[in-house]
Amino acid sequence: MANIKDIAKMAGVSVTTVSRVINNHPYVSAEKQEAVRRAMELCNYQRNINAVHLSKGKTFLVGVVVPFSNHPYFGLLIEGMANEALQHNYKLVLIQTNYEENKEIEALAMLKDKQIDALIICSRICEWSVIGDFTQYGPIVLCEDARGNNVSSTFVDHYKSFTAALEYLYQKGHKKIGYTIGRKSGTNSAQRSKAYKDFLEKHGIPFNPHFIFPWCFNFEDGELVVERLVQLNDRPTALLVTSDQVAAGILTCCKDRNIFIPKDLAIMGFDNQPISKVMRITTLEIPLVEVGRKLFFQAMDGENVTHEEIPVRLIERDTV
Amino acid sequence: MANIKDIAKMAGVSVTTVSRVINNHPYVSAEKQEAVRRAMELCNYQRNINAVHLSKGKTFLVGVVVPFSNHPYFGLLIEGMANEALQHNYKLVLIQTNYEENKEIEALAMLKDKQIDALIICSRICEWSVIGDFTQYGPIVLCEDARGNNVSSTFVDHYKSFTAALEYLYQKGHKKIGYTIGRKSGTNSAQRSKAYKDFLEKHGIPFNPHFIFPWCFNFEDGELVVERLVQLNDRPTALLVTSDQVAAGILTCCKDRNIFIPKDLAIMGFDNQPISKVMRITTLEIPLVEVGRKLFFQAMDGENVTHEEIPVRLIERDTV
DNA sequence: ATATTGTATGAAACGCGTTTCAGAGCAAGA
DNA sequence: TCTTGCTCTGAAACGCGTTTCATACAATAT
Repeated sequence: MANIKDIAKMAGVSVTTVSRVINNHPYVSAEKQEAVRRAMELCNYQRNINAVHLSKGKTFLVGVVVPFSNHPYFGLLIEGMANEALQHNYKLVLIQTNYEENKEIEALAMLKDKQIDALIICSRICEWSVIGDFTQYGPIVLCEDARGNNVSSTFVDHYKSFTAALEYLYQKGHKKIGYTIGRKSGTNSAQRSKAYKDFLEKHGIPFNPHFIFPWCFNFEDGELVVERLVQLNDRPTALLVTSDQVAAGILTCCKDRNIFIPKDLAIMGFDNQPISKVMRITTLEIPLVEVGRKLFFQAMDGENVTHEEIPVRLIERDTV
Repeated sequence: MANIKDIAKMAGVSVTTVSRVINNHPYVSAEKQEAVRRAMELCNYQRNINAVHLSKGKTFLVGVVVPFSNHPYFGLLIEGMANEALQHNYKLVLIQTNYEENKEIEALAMLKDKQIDALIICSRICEWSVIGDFTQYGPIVLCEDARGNNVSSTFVDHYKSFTAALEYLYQKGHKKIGYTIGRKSGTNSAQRSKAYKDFLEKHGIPFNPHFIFPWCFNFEDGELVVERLVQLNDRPTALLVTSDQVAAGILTCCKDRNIFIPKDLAIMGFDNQPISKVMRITTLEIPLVEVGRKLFFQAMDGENVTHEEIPVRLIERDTV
C-alpha cells in the first residue's frame, strides 16, 4: 500500500504538499493539487490513521465505560453520546466492565497511553482517589455527582428526586414504601438510601429492611422482587423502582399473581423509558439521551471542569 | 511525559533494551532489567500506544457496526463479543449507524485506514459489492448468511427457522398467520418473506398483506401492531414476531385490550430474551451471546473465511 | 524604487516504539 | 584448539503523517 512518500514522488512534489492537499490547507497551486489528487486516486491511497494519531497526539476516540451494554439505560446514554460524537467526528470505544474494577482501570490506562482522548464513566466502581490519579492524562467525565472531584459530571440529584418521589407517594397516602436499586454501593444508591432514611425519619416511619430490594437491573429481575414481596407478611403498599425495566417486570409479574396495580401496590419507575409509556407506568423522567449528549460535550471541553445537574420530571400515569 | 528514549538514557541502556523489558523479551540481564524498571517507575512511564500501533500496524481494536445500541438483541451480541475481546486483549469500537449507509461506509473506511484490525457488521445496509471493496484491508465478519461473499459469517438460517415456526403454528391449528419484521429489506427479512410465501403456497393459504407488520424493533412498537390488528376485519390468529421485545409489547397491549393470548391470538417470539421467559412467551431461541462470541472469533481468524450456521431451538411456553 | 505582505513549496525535525542486523562475550561440544 | 551456539546489547532503519522553518517569487503599499 502506498504511503505519503510514494504519492509525493509520483506527483513530483514534497510530502508536505501532499499533506497540505490531504488536509485542505491553502497555498497549494491548482496544478500540484490536481497532480496529487490524481496520484492518490491512482494508488487508492489511504493515509495511515495511526501515523496521524501519533503525530497529532490525538485519536478522536472517546472511551465509554458501562457495566453492561445491553441495558436500555446505558443504551440511551450511549445513543446521546454517539449522536454528539458523530457531530464532532469522534468515535466511541465501548468498555464493558461488568462492574469489575480492573476493567475500569484498564479504561483509565487507555487514557494514559493516549489510546483515547477522553473517558466517560457511566457507572463508576473505582475509588475517587484512583480516578484522580488519571485526571492528568485527559478529561474524565462522570455520570454522577462529582462535585469536589477534579472531573466533570452530568448528573441527577438522586437525593432530591428520590425525596420528591417518596413525598409524592406519601401524599398519595402511602406510608409503607419500599424501593429497589441496582448495586448496593455507588453514589446514586447512597444518595437514595440517605433520602429514604431521612424521609422515614421525617414522617416517623419505622425502617423495614425487607422493603429494600437490591440487584434489580432488568425486566426479569422484577420476578424475584414479586416473589419476595408475596412472602412478606407486612408488605409495602408502594414501590419506588429505580428503572422502568424492573418496574415493567414487577408490573407484569404482579398481574400474573393477581396483585392489582395500583390498588394493592403502587409502582413508580425511573427514566421514562418507552416501555413505561406503553405500560402506563408512573415514572420520573431522566432525559438520558440528553445526558449522554452533555457527557460527551464535557468530554470534548477538556479544559474546564464543569458540573451540570439534570432536573427530573414526574410523569404521572396509572401505576400510582 | 517521558518517552522510551528518556528511560533508556536514565537507565543507561539503549532503547532496544527498554523495549525488550517492556515486552518481556528474553536476553536482558537482571541488572539492566532492574535499572529499566526503576527508571520507568520513577518517570511514571507509559508507552505511547499510538506509536505501538503505527509500528506494529495493528490497533487491537475491532469495529462493531450496529444500527442502534439500545436494543437487547445487539446488546447480547455485543456482550458475547466483549467477553471474547477481553480474552484476546482487544477492545471494541462501537459504530452506530441508525441504518444510514454512509456510517457503515465510515466504519469500512476505518478498516482501510487501519484504525481497526477487523470489522463486525451486525446488520448490514451496504451492497455486497461495497463490502467487497474493503475485504482487502482486513477481516470483515457478518451476522447474516454471507456464503458466496468473501467475508466470514455466523448466522441463523432464517428461512429454515421461519418455516419451522410457521409449521409449528400451522400444526397447532393456525391458518391465518401474520408476522412482524424490523426492516423491510435485508437478507434476514428476505429469507423470512420467502419462507412465508412458500409456506402459504404449500398449504394453499391466500396472501394477505395486512398480516405483515414491518418496522417492529422495540417493546413500544408492539402498541402499533395491536392498534392496527384490532382495526382489521379479518384478523390473523397467530403472529410470528421477530423479536421478544416486540412480542412482549404486543402481549402487554393485548392484555390491556382484553385480547386473550393464546386463545384469541397466538404469539411467537424470537431470541429467547429474558423478557420472554418472564412473560412466558413461546419463542425461538437464538444463542446471541454465543453468536457474538463466534463473530469475534472469526474476526480474529482473519486468514480464513468461514461460515457458521447457528441452530435455533423452539422453546414452548404459554403464548401459542 | 523600496518595503511589505501574501502565495507557494520543500527540507528536515518530530511524535515514539519495534525490529532487524551486527557484533561481542562466553560456554559447551568436536 | 577450534567450531558452534547461546546470551546480551545497541545502532539504525522502519512505520508514516504533521508541522516548523526557511526560501523564493509576485503583488501591493509607501
